[in-house]
Order: sequence, then C-alpha cells, then structure tokens
Amino acid sequence: MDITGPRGTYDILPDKVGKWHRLERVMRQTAELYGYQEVRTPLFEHTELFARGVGDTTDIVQKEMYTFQDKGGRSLTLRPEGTAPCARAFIQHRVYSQPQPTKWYYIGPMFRYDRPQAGRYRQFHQFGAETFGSRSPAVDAEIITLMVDIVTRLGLRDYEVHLNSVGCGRCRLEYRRKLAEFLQPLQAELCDDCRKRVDINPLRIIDCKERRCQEVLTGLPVLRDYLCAECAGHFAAVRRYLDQYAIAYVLDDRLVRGLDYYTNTAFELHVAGIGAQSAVGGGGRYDGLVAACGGPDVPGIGFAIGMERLLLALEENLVEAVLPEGLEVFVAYTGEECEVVAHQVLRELRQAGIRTDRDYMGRSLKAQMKQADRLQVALVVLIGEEEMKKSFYTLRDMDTKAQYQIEQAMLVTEIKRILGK
RNA sequence: GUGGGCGUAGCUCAGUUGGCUAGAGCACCAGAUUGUGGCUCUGGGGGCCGUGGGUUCGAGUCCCAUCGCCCACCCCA
Repeated sequence: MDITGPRGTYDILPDKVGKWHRLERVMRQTAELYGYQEVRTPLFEHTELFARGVGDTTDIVQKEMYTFQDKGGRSLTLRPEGTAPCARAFIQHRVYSQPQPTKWYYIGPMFRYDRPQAGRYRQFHQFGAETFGSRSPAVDAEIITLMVDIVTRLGLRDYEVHLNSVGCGRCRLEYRRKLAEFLQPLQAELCDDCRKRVDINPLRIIDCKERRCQEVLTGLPVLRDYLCAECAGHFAAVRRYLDQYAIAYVLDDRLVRGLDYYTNTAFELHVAGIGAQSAVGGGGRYDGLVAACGGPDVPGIGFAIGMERLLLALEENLVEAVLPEGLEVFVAYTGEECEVVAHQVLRELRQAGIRTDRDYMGRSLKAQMKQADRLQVALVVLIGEEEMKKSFYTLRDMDTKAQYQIEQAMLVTEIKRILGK
C-alpha cells in the first residue's frame, strides 16, 4: 500500500468517532442554550473574500491558503477560517435587515497549508460563534462566556482565558505614534520579520516570539493605556460583565490582532500540556469586518475553538464518548436453504426497527456465534435444518445462554418484547 | 520555509560486533466427537524490514539520497 492520505490530514475511524459526536453535541446544545443558530457555508469561497476578510498581511493569507483555479478561471480558496464566510453570508442575504443581533454558530473543517505538528493539521475542525449587529459589551462577555461554558461542560479544567483590548482605529492612531517613537532607535536590533512589520503592521511586533525582540521590547508602551474614553469604557464594562459571572481571565498586553477591522476586545483560551500549540480557542471583536467585506457598517464579535486541540486537552480528563447504536440481534443459519430464510428474517427484523445483522462470510455456525458475540448482540435467531423441518426458530439469549423454540410467526413480537420495544 | 527524532507483520514492538528459510504478543482464520459464543490448547495465513542507490563474499543491521510520519521554530485553532 503506497497511497496514504495527504500530509496534515487524518481519518477518524469508527472507534474514535464517538468522541467527536460528543464534542459536537455539547457544542451545539450549549450554543443553542445561548440563542445561537447553526449556519452552514461552503467549504470554499472566492479567494478575494479571505484576502479582504482575514487581511492580506496575515500569515494565513500570505502563505497558508489552499488556493486553486476552477475550470472557469475563478480563483477559489478552501476556507482557512469561518468568520469571513459568515460575514459574507450575512451580507449576501441581507440578514442585517432582520431584527438584530444575529447570533450564528458553525462547526466544520478548515484548511491551512502549514507544517503539521502536535495539535496542528492542514485540515482541522473548528467550532465558532459569531454575533453581528451589537456593540454592547454584554455581547463581548456573552461570547467569552459561551466559549468557556463549552469547554467546561466538556470537562476541561486547567485553562486560562487571556484578555486584552486593542481599541478602535482612533486609539490605535495615537498608540502607533508612540510605538513608532519607541521603535525608531531600536529598529536595527529587531528580527527580520519585525523590521518589515514596522511599516506594514507594527502591532504584530508586540507579540513577536523571537527572544531577541522580546528583550528589545521591554518597556514597550502598552496599547491598553492609550484607549480612547469610549474604548476604555467598553473594556471596563466587558470586565464587569465577566466578573459578574465569575469568569476568570488574565490581562495580556501582548494579545494583539493586527488588522484595522479588529477592534476592542481580543481573547484567547490557553491550555498547557498539549504541545507548543497551546491556543485552544480565540476570538475578538471586529466592528470593521462587515464593512470591509462590502456590507453596511455593522459590528461583530466571535470566536473559534480548535476541536483537535480541545480533544487533546480533554484526553486526560477522559471525555465520555457517545456510544454508537450497536446491533441487537444476529441471525445465524446453516446451509444454503436456511440462508434464504435467514435473509428474509433479517429483513423482517430490520423493518420492525430492530438493529440486526447476519453472516456474509460463509462462516460455520460456530464462527457465526463467535461473530455474534463480538458484535455484542443480545439475541441470536438460529435457523437450521431442524428449525426448517418443524417450522420454528431457535432464539438464544447471549447473556444467560437460555435458548428456546419459538413459533415462526411470533418471532418479531417475541424479540420486541424481550428488547422492550 | 528551517531544524531534530523515527520508519521491521493489521497493531505494539524484539532483532546481539552485518552471517544461514526475519521473530514475539495481540488481532485474524481453522480445528479440539460431525448445529452453537466469551476461557484454554493446537495449527495456519500474513512482512519488496518505507523507497532507490552504494559498501561488502554477505545488510533489517553500515553509508548516501529520497519519501513519509512525529516533534519543534514561525504562526495560529
């Protein structure tokens, strides 16, 4: 075998799928508890949407997108995140003309071309929630509360919520001046990336991970100190709402989102011990995004949770999986003549809503019993020559090993009775 | 894009200073008085030892390349 799945992808086989069902179920239930409704958008969009909606100075757009041309020559991109597609759908269907706010959630695969490592894949899954249409700080708090609620309901215990505010365009203008003043004499000491960022996107320098940069940057002015009165008030209100619910968080000066349409609140959910990629979730307010995508001036805020990372973090706290609906009855038979009858009985049981299977491997009766045992069925219907001759079926209880003859016409009724159906 | 580790049966792994038909456990299949499961016993199938070159009388074992996986940098979920 030399064909394998593409790099950075993986298969979720049946033995693991129960954990995913559980994740998805809790996420949906919790979001709906908060009044969010599911939205499903395409897995690919016009490349332009992400260039504008994510920002073309970001790593995502610059080097991580799966972009291709379709046969009509359009440039399309597999979605690297879920917010821009939501904004697009919000605008395209003029949802803003409905009563606001609009509260949506989504769940599904995202695609980024990046070197895989622990907790990082090229196709990965996100749960996300977005609220459009309200500037209220109570909404910021709600969205953070929802994120925390989901992970705690799933059993996550050791996590940290990081919180910051990046203000609005006006505050940042002021801050950028201060930042430029501060960086001016230090430029030569910054890393190559940061030297480029000085002009393109100076805010990104703040959270540069290069040790040298971090040393150079001690004493860097803190963005939060330059918030305008309105933004400072908004942030204070968000914090009050979080405190009211006793949602713990740590203020993080280095938590930044660099693009112009990201405003005010920014937050991330971190978990230690799942590898270098400790961010399990993150989000923030993006009051300029809808307008940037060609819509009206409608504010928004949202977050996304990386499901693979959450699963990693949950592994130790053992998530109980949703168990699949196992089989209830196995129809065993001997010989060709009985096979035809067994096939008919199989049909009748299934039509009666009883989860039933039979042998397709030409197994001996002994092997069929073994298979029935492996499948963990409660009952086996045995159809052999003797049963045929005397027109009955043998019904065996696999737990008690009790076995008795039953009139053929009574089989379905009897099985239903035993199974309590 | 950069660096490190690893690649032997379906799975988890052994495989001595390179030496005869490459092993174990689990799984799978078949038997153990011919119509019956879970335990036990016996037997069996299954491996281009990631791939391609090279060194050698001889390579799973050494060298080179390549691919893949894992981890880390960068970045993010």
